[in-house]
Amino acid sequence: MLALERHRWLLEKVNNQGSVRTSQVAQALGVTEETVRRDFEKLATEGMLMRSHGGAVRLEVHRREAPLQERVEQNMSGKRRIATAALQRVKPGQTIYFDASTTVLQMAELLPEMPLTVVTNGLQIALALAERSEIDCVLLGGIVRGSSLSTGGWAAEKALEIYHLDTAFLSCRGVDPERGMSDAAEVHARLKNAVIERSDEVIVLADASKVGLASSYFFARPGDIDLWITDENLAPHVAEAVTTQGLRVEMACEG
Amino acid sequence: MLALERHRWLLEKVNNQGSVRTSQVAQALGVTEETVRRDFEKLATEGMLMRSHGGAVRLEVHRREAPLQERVEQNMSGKRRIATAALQRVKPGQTIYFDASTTVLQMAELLPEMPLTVVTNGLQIALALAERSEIDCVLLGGIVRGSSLSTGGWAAEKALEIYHLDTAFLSCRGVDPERGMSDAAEVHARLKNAVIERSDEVIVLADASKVGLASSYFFARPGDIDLWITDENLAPHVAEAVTTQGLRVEMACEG
DNA sequence: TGTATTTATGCTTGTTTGTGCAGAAAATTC
DNA sequence: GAATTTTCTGCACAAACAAGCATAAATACA
Repeated sequence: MLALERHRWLLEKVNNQGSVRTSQVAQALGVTEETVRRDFEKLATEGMLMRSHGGAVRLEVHRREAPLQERVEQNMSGKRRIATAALQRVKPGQTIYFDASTTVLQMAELLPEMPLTVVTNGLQIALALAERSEIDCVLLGGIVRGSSLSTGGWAAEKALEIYHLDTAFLSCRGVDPERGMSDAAEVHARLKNAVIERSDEVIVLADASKVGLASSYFFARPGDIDLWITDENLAPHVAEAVTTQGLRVEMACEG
Repeated sequence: MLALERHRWLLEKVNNQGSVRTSQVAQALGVTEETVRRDFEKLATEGMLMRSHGGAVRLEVHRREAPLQERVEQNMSGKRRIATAALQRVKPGQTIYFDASTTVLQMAELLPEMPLTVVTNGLQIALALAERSEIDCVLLGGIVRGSSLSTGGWAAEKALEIYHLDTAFLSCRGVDPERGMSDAAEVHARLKNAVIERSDEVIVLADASKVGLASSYFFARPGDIDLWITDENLAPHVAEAVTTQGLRVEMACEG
């Protein structure tokens, strides 16, 4: 396994489950702990994770203090632009789906007041929308996943059956021009798949850094998605490639 | 669990509920009190919290001003005593139900680490339990109610059908010695009723101030409940009255 | 193509860190 | 003021780490 692969695997793991231990990773990847430590060190200096004695933990974006300055900056660097662009697709009276991800959470927080029914599997999204008077928020039940603060599993898929969705806003872990969108966990992928089946329109929100990454579980081919909203860093040849696969691309630019 | 994770967990907890006790944390995280104390010390020198004999308290700056938060804080000691007493009824391996209320939320936060399946309709309870490694948390889906941050409605009742519950921990708005337990909203009352039907044991948590209050919707007669845990302010004649109705009463006292 | 150099990894050694235990000291409670 | 709880202190031990060195693969270069 190549170093870069290892780094990606590692980041994926740590972001997924919050923390990893050096020994655990070493065993899982079949390398020594020294190597893992060096990987940790590198990723830590790059600001991709945080070291701790015995392993590494993911960065806490959930900072309690100083939400203003820091968040605004972080948001402006892509996710917020994507979220803002996606908001244009929401029309009053619709029933829409929000999946559990930071980008979509942005969307929920920026959502203007209008009559809407929002179906979601994200606890934080539900919390963000709970107090909105004009918005009916429906949370899909199921097993709660701590890493993403979302629900999933059979119960969630089952609960979805009674809804018809006008538009679904989804995120993903990886975008591959040929194979489509993938996610790290089976439960997530399955639920997204079920959502796509019940939606008139499916919009994927994913910044350009997701391109080329392929997680374990593919939930949609490019043709299954109606629109992919990304940022201006998307390489032209990738845009072209997915377009020929029947997937429209929109780049969210400044302003 | 890595040290840094522990620190984060700890800060979250202390900022959330104002204070934590060393012994609680040690039990909840499965480490000794020495370790917790060292964590406290470290965080205190970093200016993240303030030490106190027996535990740690949050800095005043961290106060958040949500109306729900205030409700959480009011009558804290009484609620916490009730919650602590109720915790004695939880045994490893059980499937239990937590309804959405501040008293039960206390319980969830104080819950020691043990293998459990927790079914709930409370978003905050799900959030509190999401990161616990030994606890499987199942959130009932449905329409999200902003006032109580809970789910309810047909979907929630339907979702409940596949579970069998060993013990249900419920709260209520009003306790009437003759007519039983009542709640202010129909959806809540209906769900509680459904929970009672599927539980081997039903325990109600309600401080003495609830006595005499009668909200619009009754969900249980005194005989439907196995145990009512309340505080020491309960008038003796009330205790006697409900006992003759077949409802056992436990008063949670200091310690 | 052959050699030199860089890079990545593993191994060994000694060091540091984190954690638990036990007993003494301090604080709190009744 | 005695009893209980909490904290402090020193110590022990295992886990994790850092540093240096060796090796092999990849890369660069003549």
